[in-house]
Amino acid sequence: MTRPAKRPTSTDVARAAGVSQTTVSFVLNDRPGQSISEATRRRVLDAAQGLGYRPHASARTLAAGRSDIVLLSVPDLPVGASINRMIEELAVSLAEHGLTLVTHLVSAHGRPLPEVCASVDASAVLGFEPFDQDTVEALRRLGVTVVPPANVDHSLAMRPIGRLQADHLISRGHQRIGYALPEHPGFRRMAEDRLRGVMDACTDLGLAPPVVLSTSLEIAAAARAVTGWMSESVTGVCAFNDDTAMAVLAGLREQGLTAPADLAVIGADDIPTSPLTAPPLTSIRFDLHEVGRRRAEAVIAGLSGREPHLTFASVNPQVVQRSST
Amino acid sequence: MTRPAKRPTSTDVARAAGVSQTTVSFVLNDRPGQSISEATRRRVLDAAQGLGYRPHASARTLAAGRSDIVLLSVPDLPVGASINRMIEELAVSLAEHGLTLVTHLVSAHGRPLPEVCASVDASAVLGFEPFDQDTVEALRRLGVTVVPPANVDHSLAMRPIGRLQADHLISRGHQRIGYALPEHPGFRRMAEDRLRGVMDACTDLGLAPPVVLSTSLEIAAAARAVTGWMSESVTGVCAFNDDTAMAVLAGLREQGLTAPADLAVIGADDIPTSPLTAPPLTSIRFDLHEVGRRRAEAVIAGLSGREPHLTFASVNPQVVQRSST
DNA sequence: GTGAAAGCGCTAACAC
DNA sequence: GTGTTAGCGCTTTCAC
Repeated sequence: MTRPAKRPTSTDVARAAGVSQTTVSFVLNDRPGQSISEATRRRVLDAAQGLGYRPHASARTLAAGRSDIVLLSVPDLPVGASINRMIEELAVSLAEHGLTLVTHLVSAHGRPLPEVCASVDASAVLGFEPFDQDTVEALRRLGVTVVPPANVDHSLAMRPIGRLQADHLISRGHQRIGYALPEHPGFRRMAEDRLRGVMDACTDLGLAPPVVLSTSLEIAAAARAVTGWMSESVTGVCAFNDDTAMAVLAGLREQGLTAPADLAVIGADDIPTSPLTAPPLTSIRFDLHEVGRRRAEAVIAGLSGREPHLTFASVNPQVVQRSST
Repeated sequence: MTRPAKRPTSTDVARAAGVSQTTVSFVLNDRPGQSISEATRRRVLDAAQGLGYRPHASARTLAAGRSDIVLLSVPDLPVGASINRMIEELAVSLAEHGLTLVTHLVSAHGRPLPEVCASVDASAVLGFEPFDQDTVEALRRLGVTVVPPANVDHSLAMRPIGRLQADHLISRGHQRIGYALPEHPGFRRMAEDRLRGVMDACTDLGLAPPVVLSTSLEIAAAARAVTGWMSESVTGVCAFNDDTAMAVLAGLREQGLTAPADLAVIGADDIPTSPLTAPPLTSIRFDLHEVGRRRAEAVIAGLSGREPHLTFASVNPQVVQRSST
């Protein structure tokens, strides 16, 4: 346990540098349109450095009228490492604009989002899925900028993933495609976005729409789905993600069947354990870097009152071919 | 995009309720030792409600001298869902004390922790592993309470997991135990904690110490480790976690061997996909609820200047028997 | 029982 | 070029 210590204030710095506190503020914030002599500048910077001065965030926020905190509300889902890439990119991009990203895990017993925003004095919030209307309203009243989420760009970013899954299967000769939808309600929206991609592919290539079956991660459930696809003469299935694909693989095994001979299976996300399944799982790899960067831009735009450019962020999806297809 | 709106202040509430702003503060904070008539109380509460009033966090922090923000620094590791359980519990426990938990992902290009703490004006920080001395020092100067981390209770919580893995293998007749250490440096510390548990078991039961081999998630690396164990006549291996165990299973398969006949394998964490491997993976399930609660207590203690009670948090580990052992 | 007044540490007009 | 001054919205001591 380490104890609090007394913190130097901007006035302390001013005293140490022999200038007024205002000057300190100007120098430290690099305020444009001010003319501070290089000498003064240095003295202030040195004094600050020497005292180990850090501006007091709350005081600054109070005075300036806006904080530099951006809150990201993350769903309590077993989201993979790729999400972390996006968060990282988002944090870095925001930091370049002087903003600090913190995340908050939404949980069943947790406090409502507006309350959390108020507690941290966030000036902007974003999430992975759209917030409901009441929440948005409450946030607006708090003066928080709500950055439009998933449905605008994340969603669009998901679709090419499904598209690529289907294209891959079709290019390998499969004519009757299945889709494995996860049962977990939290994945609903994302899954539908990806599914749309495979539907598009089927339509464009003149195939019948995919046979959509939902499954949990229980072997029995997956085995049932497998039976369903077989009876519809499906020969290749796109799974929402690699976890779901693993369930399908297990379901096949349970029935004494095997991939890709009896049913080809392709996952998505390319999680670290995908190469370890039996047979190794073909998957889609992509990166959310750009999505993070775009969302950061949207935050900046929102904060300065502009409408963000809703350009489409590419996730550069690509097939990682292994032996399950 | 939603725009900021004007926020009601405590003075607005005072005006609406026809009392002084001081009274509003007293009522809203339920200040002990004050005698506010029930009537006034109600009027204030109603007015606040009616205006949709929310105290301004920064102003409160500035005036009170301490914020109610607790920052959790989380490592950029593919940590599983069980970590989320702990975070959730931590957040809820802290909320009961009026504290708000936010997390920050530490990334390679990210800002240093003290800077982030300063930006959010955290009054306490915690992490999963001990912070280095410089960081602690910087944090102290900021007046942030540093809650002692992992090494104190998380570490102790990890050990029984390894213990149970070994006990399980030994109880099933294995006399020569192996340990699969992950190569990822971020897991080092936790892995060593778990390993200690298996060493204890071997010592206590009069066996030779485990044959420790490290492996990545590459099949080739895992296959090499398998060869290593076989050559040392190891018959059962405890893997650091389920991911690592999956690699070992794949390594076995690669060599045309199988679990548990040639080598029994037990994982840890019981991730959702563990039942889906071939053969289904025996694992250790536990819950970090109590760890979260304990850490919350440590935060409260630290914030009030007391040394925390370093009681041992049980994670109730238990074996989930499947066919890999 | 309730209110007046003095800050908390900082920003930003506006003087000099 | 640099300093004076007035708050930002809240807590808290002390007087009524």
